[in-house]
Formats: sequence, structure tokens, C-alpha cells
Amino acid sequence: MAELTLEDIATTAGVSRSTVSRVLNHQPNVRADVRERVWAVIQQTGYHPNAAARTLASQRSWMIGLVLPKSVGTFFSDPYFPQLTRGIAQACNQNEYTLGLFIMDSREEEEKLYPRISRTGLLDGILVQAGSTGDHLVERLLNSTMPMVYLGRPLKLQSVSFIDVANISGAKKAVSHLIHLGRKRIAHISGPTLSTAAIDRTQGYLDALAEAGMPVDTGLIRHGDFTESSGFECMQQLLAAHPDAVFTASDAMAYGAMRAITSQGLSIPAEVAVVGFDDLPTLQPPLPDLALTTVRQPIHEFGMQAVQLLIEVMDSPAAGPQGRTIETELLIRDTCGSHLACPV
Amino acid sequence: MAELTLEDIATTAGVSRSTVSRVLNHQPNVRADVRERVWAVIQQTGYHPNAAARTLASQRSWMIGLVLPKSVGTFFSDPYFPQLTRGIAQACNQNEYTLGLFIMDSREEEEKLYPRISRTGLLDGILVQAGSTGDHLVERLLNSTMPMVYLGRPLKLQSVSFIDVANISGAKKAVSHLIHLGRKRIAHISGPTLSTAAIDRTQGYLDALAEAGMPVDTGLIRHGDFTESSGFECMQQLLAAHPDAVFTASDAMAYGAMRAITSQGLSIPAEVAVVGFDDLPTLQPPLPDLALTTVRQPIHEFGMQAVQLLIEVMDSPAAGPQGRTIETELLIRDTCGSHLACPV
DNA sequence: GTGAAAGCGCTAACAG
DNA sequence: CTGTTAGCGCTTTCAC
Repeated sequence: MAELTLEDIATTAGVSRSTVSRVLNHQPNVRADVRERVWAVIQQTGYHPNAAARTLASQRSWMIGLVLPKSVGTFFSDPYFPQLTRGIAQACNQNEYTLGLFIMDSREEEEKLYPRISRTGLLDGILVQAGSTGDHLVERLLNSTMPMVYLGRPLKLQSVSFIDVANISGAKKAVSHLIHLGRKRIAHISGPTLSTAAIDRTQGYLDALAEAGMPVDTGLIRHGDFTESSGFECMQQLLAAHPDAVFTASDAMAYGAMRAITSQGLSIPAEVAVVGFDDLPTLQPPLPDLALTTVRQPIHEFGMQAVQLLIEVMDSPAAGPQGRTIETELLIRDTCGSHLACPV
Repeated sequence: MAELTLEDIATTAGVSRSTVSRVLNHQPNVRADVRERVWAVIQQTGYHPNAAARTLASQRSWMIGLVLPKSVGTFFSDPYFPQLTRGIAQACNQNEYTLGLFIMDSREEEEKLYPRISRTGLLDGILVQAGSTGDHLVERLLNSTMPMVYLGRPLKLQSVSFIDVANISGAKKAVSHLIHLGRKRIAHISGPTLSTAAIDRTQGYLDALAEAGMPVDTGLIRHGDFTESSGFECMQQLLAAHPDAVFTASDAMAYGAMRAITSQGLSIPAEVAVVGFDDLPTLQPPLPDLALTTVRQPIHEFGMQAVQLLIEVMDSPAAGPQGRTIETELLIRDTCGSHLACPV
């Protein structure tokens, strides 16, 4: 079954290739009746233009790539990425872009994939997920001329377009809330030291303490790796310092912390309040009747905005690097103890 | 910055375009010294061939699509898909294919995406995830000439290539194990009635009972939707019928069931044994010290095999529809009570 | 408003 | 073993 071509449509519609092309691309200069006639033929025959030919001639593939460097090790143990991917995919659909997925599991894959990603005629632009700082592939990509948006806070601002969650202010909101509720010894479980998201959330924690004139006790700070079990372990250690609250850099760690707290016979939130970060709907809470107070980051929205920004960058490359920040929301539920302190 | 072309490389290397093309595609008929000279130029200049031009000329895009119909609603609440996607991506990388992701959230998106997916010159083949039976998009795709592999059991075998997990035998292994341990009233929590995976796992349950000459009590069967909470609810109902074991069609439901059982003050596995299905590593068990006995499906492997099969289908379309089944493994841990019954 | 013609950058016979 | 010659199917000036 030989595929239909523009030529075929042109012939049966009794017009030239150019005209069919104009109709296909919704260009104005076509007489209404001709346009209809051509559309009719297109519909009847079920013709679809050849993507490669179109890309070659127009120098535009209408395809963008989502690049996940190998340093994003948690990709599939963390519900964050599926959500993000879904937001990105949806925005792609809305804007008629096809989404290419580039997942690297090893340094070798990074080496092999780099030429494919940077090859012209395949991608119009890329979304690059921030991994640990100093990732080799990311560095190379940053130095290429491919239009891109970095997902997260880049090390040196102003050199690349990026979109990030307002981690600092989000974390600060959470900790300030705990302070206002009268908590005095607020512990903090941060993420990996190379994660800018973790660094920024810790910064928010420090900012909140500073604003309240409260001292920083490094004995109340631990670094986990965003997972439940690391939250459990960090909290076990922290309990020796008798905190009356803990702010964790992820919900999973908050759940781990809750498990540690209750297993010591302490009550939440009366004796130790807990506030997390993420609000991923799919996590199963350890204590069904105790909803976690947390900082919600709108991941799906984040993904959609990322695509939108990339489109802007691709459409007007002369505008230079753009930055965008997505706001968070403090969701006050049970574990912060608001109902204990605020009987209003 | 004008992009380099084959022509440029040919000129500076002092050969013709064809020769450069041959070198690029690792074709044999090139003298060794010429080959090296050309490679040198390619390396120095950092030249990468244009993907669209290559696709147009060779009629091969080296890109495959992963299609997730809207009926796959659980896509991002279920750790199954991220794992699957990772396996697929890895196999694509190994075989030099680019992966396109097509996620549909609504019927409208399905309509809009169909032409893009079936458009020639974009995809060499597609992987179509099974959703609920009778999905509109899937029907259309099945009737197209696009090389494809269906992920799951198709309704009418023999009309399409597919790859599936051995759900029936896996479930049967699980239930037979419970029977051998002396359990008499084995309940079952199945999945959605439109899911072939759920249907097959239930079949395995029935087969095991039949083989043992045990009666089927429909009062011991409930349908959940694979989620934790549905497992909890189904188990609450089932407990009224006093089962001494339960086999669930997913780990998440098994965890829900465990929560229901313990909240009734019953002990696992002494009073009620539990066996799940999946063995997804990322789920957080409700009872940290009680590991779930379950049927492991090697999802990552499944994804890789799916790509392999698709490649076979694309390379030899004349061979007709191919079917492949991936075996499961019964992982005996704590919740089935093996240690109680088998003091060997 | 419409058609002719010239590519887009590559692959693949076909000669030599 | 290497170069010449046609395209692949579409977009896009440029005339008319």
C-alpha cells in the first residue's frame, strides 16, 4: 500500500501541490471553495502529511525532548516524575508537539544519547531535568545551541532559561507556621547535599528561624535522600535532641519521620509536630487518621508551564534566557497541630 | 550558525557525499584510510547527520512510540508504568531507537493524537498499552498498518503481536501455594472487570481451586481497582465471610487488605494469610516487619522484551503476529505463613 | 489566489 | 572501492 503524498491529493483535487500545502497549513491565500474541495479530498482519503518531509523542508520538527540525566536516580521510585511527565505530555498535546523521552541509566547511555539529542532535525528544543549538580551531560547540553529549559534552579543563573518551584519561600512558610504555633525546637530533615531543591528548602528553614530571631542548632538538622526510610533514620537520630517539631524536605521523609516518632511512643502533633513538602497524592500515609501538613508543589502545572516556557524560548530565541518560578501552597492539616494551638 | 551537512564533510575530507554516507552508516565498501580520514573530519567538526533528511531518504525514523490510551487512567498513580517505561527506554537506547511518548488524558486528545501517531515518517512502530477492553483508539490503531506490539492480552489473539505477563499461571501458583499450606477458605480480591490482567489472575485463582477439588464460593470474591483503598474496602467486606487467606490481584490491594485485617484485630498470617501480585519495590509496606508474599512480574524485563519484539515485527512484517509471554515468580515471604505450616 | 520550480540533507541504486 | 545521479515528500519563494 503506497502511502499517499501531497501530489496525489493535488491531482485528485485538481490543484497544485502548493495549494494543498497551503490548505494543510491553514495559510490564508486560498479561495474558500478550493479550500473546501481540498479538505474534502484529504478527509476522504485519510491523508496525513509525511512528518520527515515536512521537518526537512520547514526546519521544524514539532518535537521536543525530555532529558533525564543519569544523576536523576530516583526517577522511578519517586511519584514526582510520573506527575511531571504527565503535565509535560499534556502541554505537548495541547500545543501539537510530540514528546521524546530520553532516560539515561548510565554514563555510557549519556554518551550515546548526546549526539542523538543534539542532532538537528530531530528536536526543536529540550527540557532538561536538574540532577545532582555538575552533571556531565547537562554541562554539554548547556553549552550547545539547542533551545532548552532547565527544570530546577541552575547553578549560574542568567546563562540558561529555567523554571523552578519556589522552594525557599515554600519552606519558609512551613517553618514560620510552626514557629507561630509556638514550637521552639524545630528539627529539619533535608535532602541530598547536591540537590538544589534540598539546599533551597533548607535555606527557607534557616530564613524562617532567622526572621523569628531563633538560633540555629545544627544538632537539629540531618540530611536524608528524600526516601521514607531515610526520613525514619534521620528522625531516630534527631529524637535524641528532643525536638518539638520537624520540617522535612519531602513527604516521604515526613512519613518516615512519623513512623520513627510514633515508634518511640511520642504523639503527633502534641509532642512532635510534622510538616512535609510535596503533597504527592499517591503516597500512602502511615497513619490513616493523621493527615500530613505539607507544602504543596503543583507538579502537573509545573510541567505544563515548563513546556510553555520552552515554546517561548524556541519562538523567540533572541529574547535571551528566561526564568520562571512556580509558587507553593502551605496545606494545613493535622500533623502541625494547628488545632491544638489555635482554638479560634 | 549554519549547520554542517554531508556536503561540507565530503568537501573538507576530499571525497564524495556517498562515501561520507557510507562511513556514517558503517557500510563495508570503503578503503580503510579513507574511512579514517572521513571519521577524523566528522569528529573534529562535531558533525551530526540531520535526522529528518535521513528519515526521509531511508524511510526509517528509528523512532518508536509508546501509546497510553486514556483508559489507562492509573498511569501515574501506579508505580507499574514508570518501571515499564524505564525498561522500554533502556531497550530503545540499546537499539538506537528514540522513544516518543503519547499519553492521552481524554477522548479529545485521542482524536488529536491519532493522526500524529499514524502519520508516516514519524514512527517506525508503536507499543500500545492495554487499557480497558474496547478502547476506541486501540481499535483504530489495531486496524492501521503501523507495526505494533500490544502490551497485554488482546481480545482476539492472532490478529496482533502482543506481549503479556503469565497472569494465569502466576496467580495459580500463588493460590496453589496457599492451598498446600492448608488454607481452606481462600478469598480473592480481583481488579476491574474490564482488565484482562485482572480477569486472568482470577482465572488462575479459579484454576488452582479446581485443581485441588475445592469449591468456588462467590462470597469470597470481590472486585477492587488495584488501589490500596479498594483493597481495604473489599477486605472489610470479605472478613464477614471468615476467610483464612486472601489472594489479591495487586500488591497495593494486598496492603489495603492487610490494613483491614489488622484493624479487625486479626493476625497475619496466623489467622489470615495474604498473597499479592506485582512485587513493585517502591511501595511502602504497612507493616514494616511483615514482608508480603507475592507474585513477582518482571516489569523492567517486560518493557525491554516488548521493544525487542517490536523490532522483530518491524524488521520482518511478513512473519505475521507474534505472541510472547513473560513468566512470573512466586516470592515466599512472611504473609503467606509458610513458616507456620512448613517447619522443615 | 495559484502554480512552477528550487531546494531541505540525506540514502541508494547505478555506473565505472 | 568511489562518484554520479536520482529521488524521499514537503515548504517556500517567486512569477503570473
